[in-house]
Amino acid sequence: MPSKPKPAPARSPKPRDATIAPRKAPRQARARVTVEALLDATARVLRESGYDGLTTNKVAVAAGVSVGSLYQYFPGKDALVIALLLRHAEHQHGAFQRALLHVADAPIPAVIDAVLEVLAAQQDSDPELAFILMNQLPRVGEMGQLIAYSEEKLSVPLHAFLVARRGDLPELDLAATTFLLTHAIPPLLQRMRIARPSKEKRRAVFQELRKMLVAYLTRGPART
Amino acid sequence: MPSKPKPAPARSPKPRDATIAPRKAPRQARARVTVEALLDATARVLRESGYDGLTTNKVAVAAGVSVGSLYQYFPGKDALVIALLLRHAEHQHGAFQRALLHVADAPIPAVIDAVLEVLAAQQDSDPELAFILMNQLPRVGEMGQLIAYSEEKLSVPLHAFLVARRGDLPELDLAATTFLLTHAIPPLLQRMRIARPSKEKRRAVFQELRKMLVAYLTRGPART
DNA sequence: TCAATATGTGAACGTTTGCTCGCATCTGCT
DNA sequence: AGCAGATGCGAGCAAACGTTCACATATTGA
Repeated sequence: MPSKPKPAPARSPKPRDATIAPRKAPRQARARVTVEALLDATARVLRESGYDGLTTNKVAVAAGVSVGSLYQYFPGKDALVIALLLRHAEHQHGAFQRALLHVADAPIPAVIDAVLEVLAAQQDSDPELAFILMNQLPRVGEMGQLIAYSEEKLSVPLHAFLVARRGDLPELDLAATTFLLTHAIPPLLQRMRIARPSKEKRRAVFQELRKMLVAYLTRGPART
Repeated sequence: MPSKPKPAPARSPKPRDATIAPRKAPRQARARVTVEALLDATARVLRESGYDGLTTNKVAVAAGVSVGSLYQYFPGKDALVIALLLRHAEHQHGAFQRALLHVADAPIPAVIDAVLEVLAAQQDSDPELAFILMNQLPRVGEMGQLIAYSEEKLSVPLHAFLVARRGDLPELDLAATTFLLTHAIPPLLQRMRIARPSKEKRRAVFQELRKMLVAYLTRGPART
């Protein structure tokens, strides 16, 4: 317990330029715990209050540490969000890539099933947070670029897969197909979780999505 | 010009509960002008600074009116945003519905072309604002529900169309198809505008999207 | 053992921002 | 013309927020 915290002058006005990079890395184990706690708390606060309701003090309290500690590792709230976003994206990206590798030689419909399953599972794991991270962050400045970058990462393994299986696909502009799939499907799944449809409707939508993808990605007679 | 603006006491603390409904309707013509100016200014500020950078004072200045006037018609910044969102949604919804009616009896691929064109044009008309309105607003509380509601509106005419043309479509769960299309395509188009791809890539993605929709919505041999 | 260093604390401050209120000005109506 | 109500004004307050700093405590390493 602090004995005499003494008034303290407090000088600085308001920089407000908010850098993004972590301030310093934790060296001791307890510091790593603190940093983890801060990220978890950030996630919790984001879920509960959205990006707008995120304040450094709230995060510190939620993490059970003091604001001072927070500022020791993160230069501001955006740095917290970015760190969380990167952690999240890393996870997603890894799982997706593994799933694709796992079905690298399976028939296309089986690939579609597998990939959809993985994506659905990801959405299920923490839908609110995922939604906030993907849709509620300000797309401006450094942060906007980072978000775009983290979204684009999904497209790398997908494009590689499509190129590798080109022979089993109809004639497609693979780059365009990659863009189409990576930018249409994740938002759809997000909305699905947010809308909280009944189990049946959920199943039905998945069914239709599967139909659509199979129709698109499977060789068939040319149509009008 | 006011003669003696007199210090003014200013009592109230900070309600901060921010209601959403407009405070009162303009009765005279100049008031309607003011309200319009406020909404336009809101759009401008949103485009320039994002939702986070939106402040009532900024909006008032941008609209060329005083904050006081703003608060006469809107109880807070969220009310401004909501009003703008509703105006926007109304627009989109109308254009979409008209487009569908216009091609009510055309062959499915022609319908797809027409609808895609309308959607693309909408995205083109004010991409930044559309993006902010759809993706950057806090999805919490009353506002979240309103956003969801305004998104859902697209699905009504689409579902009606699909039901009417059921005979020309493959076997589908039309409700699920509606959900699928209304929640996958608009976000895709939004990302497309944000990513600012080259003209060729843009065309290519549209081409692939069209292929996918035709393959999905057109009768064809059953596949795996 | 004990200094050097890493980590943790929280009160306080300067800004920003939402919002109101006492008035001034304008419009529509009779 | 003249008045009642509608509209417009904008300085200023209070709360909220980000951020810092002087200090306390824990850990490490020699």
